[in-house]
Formats: sequence, C-alpha cells, structure tokens
Amino acid sequence: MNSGDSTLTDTKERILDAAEHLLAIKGFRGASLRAITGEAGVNLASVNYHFGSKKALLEAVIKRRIQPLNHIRRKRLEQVRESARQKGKKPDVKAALSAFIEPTLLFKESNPDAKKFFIFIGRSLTDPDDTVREVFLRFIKPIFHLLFETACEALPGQPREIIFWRLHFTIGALFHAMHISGNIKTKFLDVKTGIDANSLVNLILPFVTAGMKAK
Amino acid sequence: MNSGDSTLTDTKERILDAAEHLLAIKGFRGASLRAITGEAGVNLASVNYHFGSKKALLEAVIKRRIQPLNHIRRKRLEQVRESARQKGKKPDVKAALSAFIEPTLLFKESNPDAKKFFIFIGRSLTDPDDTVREVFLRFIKPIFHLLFETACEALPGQPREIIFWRLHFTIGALFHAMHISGNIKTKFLDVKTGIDANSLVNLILPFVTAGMKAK
DNA sequence: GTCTATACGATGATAGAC
DNA sequence: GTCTATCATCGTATAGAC
Repeated sequence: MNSGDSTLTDTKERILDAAEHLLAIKGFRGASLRAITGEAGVNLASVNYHFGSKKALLEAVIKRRIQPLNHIRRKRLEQVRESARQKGKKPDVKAALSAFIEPTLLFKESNPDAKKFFIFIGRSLTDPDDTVREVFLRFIKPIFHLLFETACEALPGQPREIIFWRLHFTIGALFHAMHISGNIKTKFLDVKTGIDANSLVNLILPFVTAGMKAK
Repeated sequence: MNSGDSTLTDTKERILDAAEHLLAIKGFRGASLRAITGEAGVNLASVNYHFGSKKALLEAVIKRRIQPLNHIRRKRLEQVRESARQKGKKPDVKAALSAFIEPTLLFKESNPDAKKFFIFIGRSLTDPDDTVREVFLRFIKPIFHLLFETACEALPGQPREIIFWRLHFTIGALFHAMHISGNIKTKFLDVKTGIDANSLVNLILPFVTAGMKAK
C-alpha cells in the first residue's frame, strides 16, 4: 500500500518518464539505472521489481510512444489506399508519404512529453546497442511494409527495389531531421533547432516526394 | 626497441585497426579498452601510453579515415565551382552533390579496411556520446559549408534556409544508407546489405538531386 | 619505451529485511 | 510493495617494474 499520499504519477510512470528522458540524451548504455531511478525519485531496485530488467524497461518506454503513433500511421496509410481503390486510381505518392511522415512529426506537438522521444527515434535505427535497434525494428517493420506496398501501388512504373531504397533514403532524411530538430543541446551544423513540426513537414515532404518520383 | 620481430603492423596501428572495428559495431561506450587491446593483441595500458586517453584514440581513428576523404571531397567540390565559374554558368546541382557523395561511398571500395568505418560514419551524427558527435562534427563542418555554398550557387532561386535543410535531408539519407549497407549483421528491414558502392551512388544521386530541385 | 599489475569508481542485478 | 545492503563485473587510468 502507498503511504497515503497518492501522488500525481505512480512509481511505474515516473520510472518511464525518467527513463525516456535519459535514454534520449544518454543512450541505452549511458542511461544507468541509478540515474534513472535517481531522477524518478524512486528506489534503485524498483526497476527490476516493476519491469524485470533494463531491457524490459527499454521496451516499455518505446512501446508507450510507438504503439499509439503506429495506430495513427496505419489508419492514415490504409485510408490512402482505400480511397484510391474506390476511385479506381492509384494512390498519390505525396499522400502516402504524408500519411507516414506527418503523424510522426506532429506527434511531438500533440504530446509535449514526447519531445525527448524525438531524439531517441532519430537515433533508433543506428543505435550502437543491438537491443535498441532490435526493439525499434520490431515496432517499425510492419508499418514500413505497409508504406512500401502503398508506395509500390503509387509508383507502378518503378521497380520495387528502387522504391525500397528510396523509402530508406526517406526514412534516413526524416530520422536525421527528427534528431537534430529534437536536440536542444548541440547547435548542429548551425541549424536552428527550434523549428516547429508543421514547418518541418512542409520542408521535408516536397523533398522526399520529388525524390520518390525522380527520373 | 622491438623484440626483433618487426611484425607487419606496429602496436599503434594494430590498436587503431581494432578500435575502428569495435567502435563501428559497439559504439564508443560499448567498445571497451579491454576489448580493443585484446583484439589488437597488445597490453591494456598501451592505449593510454600511445594515445593518452580513449577519447584521443577515437580522434585518431576518425582522423585517419576522414582527412584523406575530406581532401578528395574538397578538391572535387572546388572543381565543380571553378569549372562553372570559368564557363560563366551556375554549377550543376547533381555535380555538386556527386562531388560530395561519390567519394564518400567509393571510399569503401578504395580502402577495404575502411568498410567497418562505414557503419561508424552512418552513426556519427546521432551517436549518443557527445564526444563522438563533437569530433565528427569538427571534421565534417568545413566540408558541409563548402557543399552548402556550392549548392546555393547551383540553386540561386531557392532561399538559403531551404537549401540548408535539404542538404540535411541529403546527409540523413546518405548516412542512413551507409549505415545499413555497411552493416553485415542485421538484415535491416529486409534490405540486401551487400550492395556495392557504385550501385548505391546510382540509387541515391537521382533521389537527392530531385529533392534538391523540388518545386 | 614498453608492458604487468593494480587502483578505484560505477554498473546491472539480487537477496532479504521491513 | 518498498527499501537497504551487497555481489560480481566491468570501465578508465595510473604507478612502477623491466
């Protein structure tokens, strides 16, 4: 039983918040359980009690943000395919890309606490830690395949392998942008990091749309 | 004095090779001095003797590969600007991008040992470790600015801020591609990682060129 | 100049009292 | 459910022998 004072957030959530913050700025190895529990104001042992291990905590942090985001991306991508099918036309490339990119970038605004998570996503696919890449890939894979199939329908003239690589370029551009726009610390190559999500959408969409359609 | 057997590589180079390998697959924190010296077959203390610290070793590893690469990129970029100036025309966008991208990707072929370094470069700008980002940025910054100025001359109609962001998208796409193409371990989102450098150049150049020119 | 041995702190995880 | 105490391990760096 809690000692009477039922604070705003319970232990589990406080751990998740602190872990999210420290994972973003320090990475998986750099974010020690001592630092996480210290910031959360809970005991060191509570991580292992509530989650089982550091890796399980990582999964919980990622799942909490990615699952709702994936739900939105999936819905929007299926909407693009379905409405094109009903009109008997092929899906629009920009609409397909937007269905993936826009929710990803706007997620920051809708969820102020998730801002830190931006940096983490931006690093997710190149993280030096196998564990981080593995967990993120597990969540991203199904959405990426849906995006891939939609893009193939939108660009029937292009070989699937080219579309495949171009989507990877798109993701590389998007994640890199997320990382630097979410990073408050390093002024990255003189970039103004304080760009808002909508402006970033309007900057990246024309770039990747033109890239996907190239030649 | 060495004990007679002057082996192919001396201690310092053996450390650099082992460090490059382990930094690529494990990251800065994950590549322990114990593992590096173990793989190099030298004593644990020799890193601090020859380089001074782990950070200094990191700098040496990066410098060894980046300096010759930067020399080529600089020469090619200046060539693009100069030949355009002589013809009284603006530089070609694709030529400018190619001057940066092609040497970067072909470096892998010309230098078989540098293949591991690919993964490391691909992670360089999003590395969780401040040290890694700081050192890489110091080397990349001057070349990036040269690329930026060349791109501005090539696209006089576009606002500089848009060009700036689009070059960041380009670098994001390039580095992400380098990371997954250099990564032999994880089959990344079903991508065939064994792509050769020339094919990758031919895949990415049309994408980013179209992106830069968009609208 | 080079290596052996070791210092000292911090890490993830657990056992067991409350 | 929560906490203190402690474990074995690993990290970087140094002091001193050859």
